[in-house]
Amino acid sequence: MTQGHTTSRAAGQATRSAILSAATRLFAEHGFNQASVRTIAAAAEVDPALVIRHFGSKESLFLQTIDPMGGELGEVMAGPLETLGRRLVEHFLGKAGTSLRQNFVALIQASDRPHVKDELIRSTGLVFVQPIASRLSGDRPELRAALVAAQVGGLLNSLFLAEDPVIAAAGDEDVIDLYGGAIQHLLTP
Amino acid sequence: MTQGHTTSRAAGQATRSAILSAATRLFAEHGFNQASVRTIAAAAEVDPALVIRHFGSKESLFLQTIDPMGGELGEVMAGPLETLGRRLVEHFLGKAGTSLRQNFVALIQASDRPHVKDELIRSTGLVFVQPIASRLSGDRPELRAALVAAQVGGLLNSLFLAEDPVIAAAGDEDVIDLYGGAIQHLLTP
DNA sequence: GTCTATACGCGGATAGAC
DNA sequence: GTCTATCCGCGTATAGAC
Repeated sequence: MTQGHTTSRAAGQATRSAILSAATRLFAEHGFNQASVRTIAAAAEVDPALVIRHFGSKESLFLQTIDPMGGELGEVMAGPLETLGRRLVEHFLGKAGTSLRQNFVALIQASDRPHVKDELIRSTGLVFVQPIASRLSGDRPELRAALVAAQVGGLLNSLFLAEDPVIAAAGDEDVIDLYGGAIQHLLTP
Repeated sequence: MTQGHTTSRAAGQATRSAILSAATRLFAEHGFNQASVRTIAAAAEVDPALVIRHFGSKESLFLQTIDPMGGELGEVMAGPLETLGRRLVEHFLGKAGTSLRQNFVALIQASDRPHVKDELIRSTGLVFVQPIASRLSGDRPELRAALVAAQVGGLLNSLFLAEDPVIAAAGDEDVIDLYGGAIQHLLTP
């Protein structure tokens, strides 16, 4: 032990995780720009200066709240390739897709920051492009997987970022049929 | 005339249009957040306070620089429906799509502001959904048009906002073939 | 080591003199 | 119509108390 008092370190860890959980919630709910360091500090009931002391910067804190693997897309990917288009749309429309949706929207809106843009590309590659490309046969599997990711991103965009009234008003079944079919066209042409 | 000096009004109009053109360029190049009122004022060679005095707020100025109709998508829409998917992708990949691309990216990144979100929906409806829906036959033309808009938005997203390296590295022809085909699947199923 | 208090510089926005 | 001075909130940094 390099330290006499255990209480200091323990308190520091508690503070740190309080900030992290408040930040995760506020960034997901309000996005990077709207959630301020001072609001996060207030929600965590700590001094604003501690947020910077523990995480270096607001941007760095934000990036640590992003967890692309938290969405458990594994089950969706594991199913038959012939219906993957439908299942992808179905997953993101449903409650299970909430975490991944919020991460994506927050990343997009803050993507004018270089490090955030890098994380957006990294997350997309990890969650979509690589798993999908590895299952594709035929020409240019990686490009087709990246284009599928673009399609999914476009739907999330319209539905949860712009909140397009036409798509929102439609029934889930129709969206799954139509958009899932368009995605499938790139998976099994 | 409610005013004695004609020179004052003329000077005001010149100032106003200098601000507007500087703002249009800077918002398109750097986005809403990165372009500050002070840099816009410097580029227009006017006092920062005048920017607010003439346009009310930075957000209001930004919305006035958005011109979704400036892209002249009319020619693309006018062609045969059977190849519209390809032509849409081709247009946005090329130089002619620059203005519309920049508008879209800027709107997306600032869409956490309610008025910006409204303008994003309005522009999308005006430029994509309405023109496309009016040409579709079959079931649910408006929904299919909105989903086409989502697909196009997803491509713009990946290519010009995230700058996806996989898609950027691919040849235009491949992207036009593959993504254009997926869009076409919603236009003429 | 952890926290509190305080302050710096920059952002958008406003009031009032000219 | 224009400019000067100023305000408030933001992200961030630091000195010093515990």
